[in-house]
Amino acid sequence: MKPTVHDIARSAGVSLATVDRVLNGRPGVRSITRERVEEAISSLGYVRDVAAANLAKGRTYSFTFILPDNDNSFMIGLRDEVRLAMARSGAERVLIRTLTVPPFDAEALVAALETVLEEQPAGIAFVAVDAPSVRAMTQRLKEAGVAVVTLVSDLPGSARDHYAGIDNQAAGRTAAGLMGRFLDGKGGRVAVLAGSMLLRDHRERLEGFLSVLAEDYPKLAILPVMEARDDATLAGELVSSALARHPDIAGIYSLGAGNRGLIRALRDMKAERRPRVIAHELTSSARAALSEGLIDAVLNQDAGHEVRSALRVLKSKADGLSVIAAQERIRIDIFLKDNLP
Amino acid sequence: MKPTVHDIARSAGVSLATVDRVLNGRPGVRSITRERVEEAISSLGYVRDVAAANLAKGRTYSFTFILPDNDNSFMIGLRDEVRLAMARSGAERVLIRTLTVPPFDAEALVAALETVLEEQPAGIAFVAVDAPSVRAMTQRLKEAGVAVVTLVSDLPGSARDHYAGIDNQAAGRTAAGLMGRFLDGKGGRVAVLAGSMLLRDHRERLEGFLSVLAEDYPKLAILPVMEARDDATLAGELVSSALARHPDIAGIYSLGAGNRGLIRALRDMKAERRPRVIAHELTSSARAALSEGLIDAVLNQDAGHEVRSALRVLKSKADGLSVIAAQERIRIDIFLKDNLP
DNA sequence: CAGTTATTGAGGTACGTAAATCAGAAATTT
DNA sequence: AAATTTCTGATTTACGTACCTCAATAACTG
Repeated sequence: MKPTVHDIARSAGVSLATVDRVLNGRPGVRSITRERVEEAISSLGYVRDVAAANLAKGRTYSFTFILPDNDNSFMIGLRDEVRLAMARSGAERVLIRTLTVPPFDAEALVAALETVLEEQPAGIAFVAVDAPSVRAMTQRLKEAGVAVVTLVSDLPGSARDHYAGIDNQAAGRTAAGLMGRFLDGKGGRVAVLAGSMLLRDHRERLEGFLSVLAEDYPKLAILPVMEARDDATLAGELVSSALARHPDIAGIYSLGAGNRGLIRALRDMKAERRPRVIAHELTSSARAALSEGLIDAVLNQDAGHEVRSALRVLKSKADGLSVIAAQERIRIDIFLKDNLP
Repeated sequence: MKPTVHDIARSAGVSLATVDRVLNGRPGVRSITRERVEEAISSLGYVRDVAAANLAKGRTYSFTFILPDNDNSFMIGLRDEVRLAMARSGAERVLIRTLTVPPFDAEALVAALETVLEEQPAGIAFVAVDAPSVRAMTQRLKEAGVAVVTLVSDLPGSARDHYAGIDNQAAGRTAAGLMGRFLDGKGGRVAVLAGSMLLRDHRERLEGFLSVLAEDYPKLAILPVMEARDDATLAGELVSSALARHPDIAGIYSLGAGNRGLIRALRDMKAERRPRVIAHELTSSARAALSEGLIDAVLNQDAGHEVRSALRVLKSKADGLSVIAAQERIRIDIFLKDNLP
């Protein structure tokens, strides 16, 4: 049977209280005794029963999610997933609070983090805005002993414990790999539709896309990037006019939100003239366009997985446990109309 | 605070013992009283603290994994993942046993299940062989109250609680969708390399592949399926001779194991004559071929995810809880050289 | 060596639930 | 109405760990 603290006490020839002192790093144990206990622990292969420990502690993990109040489908979906997680969290001893902040606003985010810090939660997950002030705040959170996970958008070089999101550069490269193979032997121009170059994830996707295209598919000409600020109407106009100006557009990579406008523009074209289209995020409109054949491939990040992964990591970090790296890697899903879930 | 059994007892005006009887379906409670208790449960929003319950029960989940002793990379990897899960399982109260059986052998599998049944484990996961005897055995397992999950290969129409594996037909369709787009405008022949048509997953992949190709890409001619029995040497020979006979082969879909032979054959060709290649399972050789550009895309099922998902489901079923469907859907990963993990 | 401090032991209570016993009350049958 | 059966309450122990107190011993200090 699994060894318990009692077994350790017996094996080390000490009392339960001493084992407890060692296990929980409490003072009042000679180093010789401590070593004896630790030896017993490792030789018996003792692992603390986390469930029982938490029961005894009466602990409830309190976590806070800070989410931007963007109104695109992806962020709405993300907030929904957090809400679902909250509903489920009652069963375990987890208490989740959420806070929404204006998007792309570093100062608002810092202010929110400040507020949250005062409540001393066990952990925080937030969609990072890439700014020095946010990095500094993250440092302070860590110093206060709070577990920190960035969600969807990372904060490289900061003190965060973990990033629950996809590798956006790899996503861009993958889009290029697909696009290159789709257009292989045909040539033509490739248009790129982005949200905003101020967003780190958009920049990274673009970077990955351009680098692979330049290196592996030099025959494809790339048009200047269109920035549609994740706005469907603007996106539609930009795409339409680009298609009118350049009849030889063979491929479009839409790396941001606002795909509804793009889809509208595509639907207006004659079917045989339509370019190959790769987009991001499997929203309901993207899904419809995929089935319809307007979009060829959608790269997706599963918001549900991201939220659950963030929670698992927060819990592990709060318990001081290690995480299963392979399990927490958020994958880039590639959907064709043939493998829609 | 979270309500406990004590709160329910007080609120319903009954004793703790009665609450316990209701909660655990024990006899000896009048239906009127039972209703009162249930009302208190739902009005207080009581949820059983599973951790405390398991602690009290002193329960250790015992699960058995039955795995074929195939020696291809995927099965080796699967067995490794089960071993990893066993190593981690000590921390929770889970005891995992494994059993290996000869592959593709329904009777051996049934015999193994029979043995396992006598040990009365809480749950069983096994790689199914599609046979009526296995279906019947599954029925008996369920009747004995054992949670049953099929792993990697399903047993449709059986009594199993869950299937932890990919949708192989969708995988075949996806391969066809990619292949069709890769070869769009070029035409040519497409060769299919399979392991054995006796394997349900291979049949399903082929079916999906052929149906999409026929429907969406009628210009592509499909060569008769080559069966290499998942043997690398044979696969290499088959591919080489097919390429020699048909110089216009533009695409190859390898839907089984034994990719090393295929890769060897590809490496022997002049680079500019190489066809587009889509294969299954991201083994180390497939990964190398992907980076090298010999293979264009690899469809993969993550054995680690499958094992962890199977375990989660077994545990939930053993506890009589529901599972998060979205979390347990095993996805078809698509890897290009650009998004290798 | 007495006095002080640092260790250690012994024991208890608590967390929320399970499971058991036994006595008593209520309902049902005879 | 008595006997029997069915239901319910009260109480206890247990699971594995955390955390507390008090007493006892060991190790240092002056």
